[in-house]
Amino acid sequence: MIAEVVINSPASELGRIFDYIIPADFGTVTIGSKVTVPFGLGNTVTEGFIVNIKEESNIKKLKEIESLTGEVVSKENFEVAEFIAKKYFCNLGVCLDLFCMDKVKSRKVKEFNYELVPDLVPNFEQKEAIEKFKSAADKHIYKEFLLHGVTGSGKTEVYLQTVRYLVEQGRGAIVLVPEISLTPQTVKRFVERLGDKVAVIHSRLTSGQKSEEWQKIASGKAQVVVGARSALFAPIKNLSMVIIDEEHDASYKSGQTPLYHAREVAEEICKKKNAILVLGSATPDITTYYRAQSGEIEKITLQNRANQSKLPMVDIVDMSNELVNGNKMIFSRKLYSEIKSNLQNHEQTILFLNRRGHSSFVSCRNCGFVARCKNCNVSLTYHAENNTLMCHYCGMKIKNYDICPVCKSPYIKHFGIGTEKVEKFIKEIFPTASTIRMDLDTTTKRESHETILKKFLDDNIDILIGTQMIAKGHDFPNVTLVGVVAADISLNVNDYRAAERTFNLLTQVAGRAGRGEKEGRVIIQTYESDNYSIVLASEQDYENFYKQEIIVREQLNYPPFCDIISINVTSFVEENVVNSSKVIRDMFKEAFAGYNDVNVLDAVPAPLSKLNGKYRWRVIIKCKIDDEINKIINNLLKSKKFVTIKDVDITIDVNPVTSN
DNA sequence: AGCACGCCGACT
DNA sequence: GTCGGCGTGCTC
Repeated sequence: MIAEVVINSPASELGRIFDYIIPADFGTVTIGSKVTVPFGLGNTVTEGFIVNIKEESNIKKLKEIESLTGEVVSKENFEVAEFIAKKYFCNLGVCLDLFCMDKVKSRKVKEFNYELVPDLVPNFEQKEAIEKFKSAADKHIYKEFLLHGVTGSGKTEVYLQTVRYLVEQGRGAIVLVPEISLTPQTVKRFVERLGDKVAVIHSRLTSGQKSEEWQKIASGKAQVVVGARSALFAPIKNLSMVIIDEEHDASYKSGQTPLYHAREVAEEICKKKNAILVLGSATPDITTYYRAQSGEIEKITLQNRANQSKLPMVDIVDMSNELVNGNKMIFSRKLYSEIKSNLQNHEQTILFLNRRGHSSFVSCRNCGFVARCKNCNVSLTYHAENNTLMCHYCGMKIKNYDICPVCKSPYIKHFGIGTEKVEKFIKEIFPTASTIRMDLDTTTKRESHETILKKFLDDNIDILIGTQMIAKGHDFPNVTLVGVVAADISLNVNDYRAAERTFNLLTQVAGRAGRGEKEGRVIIQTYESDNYSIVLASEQDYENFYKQEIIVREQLNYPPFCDIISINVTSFVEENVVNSSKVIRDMFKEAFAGYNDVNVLDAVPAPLSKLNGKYRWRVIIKCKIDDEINKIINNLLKSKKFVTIKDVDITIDVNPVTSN
């Protein structure tokens, strides 16, 4: 017998089908089986999947399948893989592989051992939400919900009680949380309530641990999986519900081929398996909310904080007024005095600044020289800790300049603030205050997120200084003050989602204050004190933010009113990227001639025009993608005429989440 | 993405 | 003469 095999490779040239002989001693072999095959002139052992079985082949020289790996993608999952391959313009092999155990090599992680604990009593709103989910799941049909709940409204409790109900009936659930909030604390809440019915999948598991969890799920012993994006593909039996917590989070978009979005794939999976999909967020994705408004998704709102604690008081401070009044500090007089009173009252403070390092750029006051990365088109960030200038994109480090490398002037100035500088300032102004910093530098070098957060909590550290990784989900009852040092950073980015991101981030950070008995205060420092995303975040007013933002999106024709297809072209040779992206642009333009609603934009350099030594250009197509448009693109990509200039890499990203 | 084949320069 | 640079083209 002959098997049609797709190779597990993202290379578009290998997206074809290859015929192989099924050795007679393999017995019955099913479609969806993962195999290894000898491939290419060197007979490299390569992974692939059987996609069809037939009697004969017109290929003369056939090789034999080397082995069956034992993994088989079910028919339903096979169809989901086909959906992903089609939607995100990538090879079927890599999509099928999503449903298989990957071989992760990572450091060890400690086991979780928790005592089981008796459900909390839900409040009225929570109870209503739980009942709605239960009755929808009982109907065994696909339905999608948006659980829109303010920070601290107890969404997790709603998930837990619904999942528990399903588990008691022998049904299964998948719970996705953002990469960053997959901490032992999050896991603990699920394990405490559901015991060994829960499997946990995250990136720090060793391959052995991961296969153990996978086995627990496949055998039906674990009925629930909690994990990041990839847990969506776990072999949960009797799947009744998928929960995507913090559904607006960017980590739900995969960073490698296939560039899928977990929300969109979850929809397909739930449709196939007649399961319900629950999207939870305090600050839903604009597109999700739009769909809820149109009635496509049922919206359930939690307006109150679960433990009765009040939402914090938020003040916006315009920093240009501070300057006018002679205050050159990075802290406004208001924030300064609030930090001071918090220190006196032994209450904790969080200072948020979404930029790590000390100074974001370094230049010579004499000749104007700016320190730039030689591999990437960005300026270097000064890190005082090790006296280096560092590229935040490729990681390149050089020693800090004492004198200007061009004109030898000693007047080198460091501009812009990062978390390192904030910590240094605090130590100068409040020498007795204890501080701890949490950003990429401190979490990769010294300690994990958990260690830092635990220290902050247990040792009652006065001030936590951090980047966006402090914004999510953590519960610190003694934090009564949150200071946003510079709210404009995420606003001044050339991206149509800048306002949405700023609103989300500020709302989430503000939500860290006043979760305990004492009331919380938030101070937002900005130079754009009347910007709607800042003002409305300070009022925790999602509804009105959405109303404003949706108008802008419609006027400028951005999602949800259209999709964005980004064709990214990179090469070490600048000329090749420029020429190739122009050729590609013309090919798409031709393919869509006569389609007035499809807008193929001119080839342009990417905002980050050089990264790791590679030049980056792109072609953006704006249109509402339907089956016909999808087919045209897929056909063009597969056709012989889709030729590009040598030495260029091309990737296609449907609705990218990063604008770089 | 690999890997081998093949056609030119540099070296023993 | 032949070793090896990488440009080109194929993978059942």
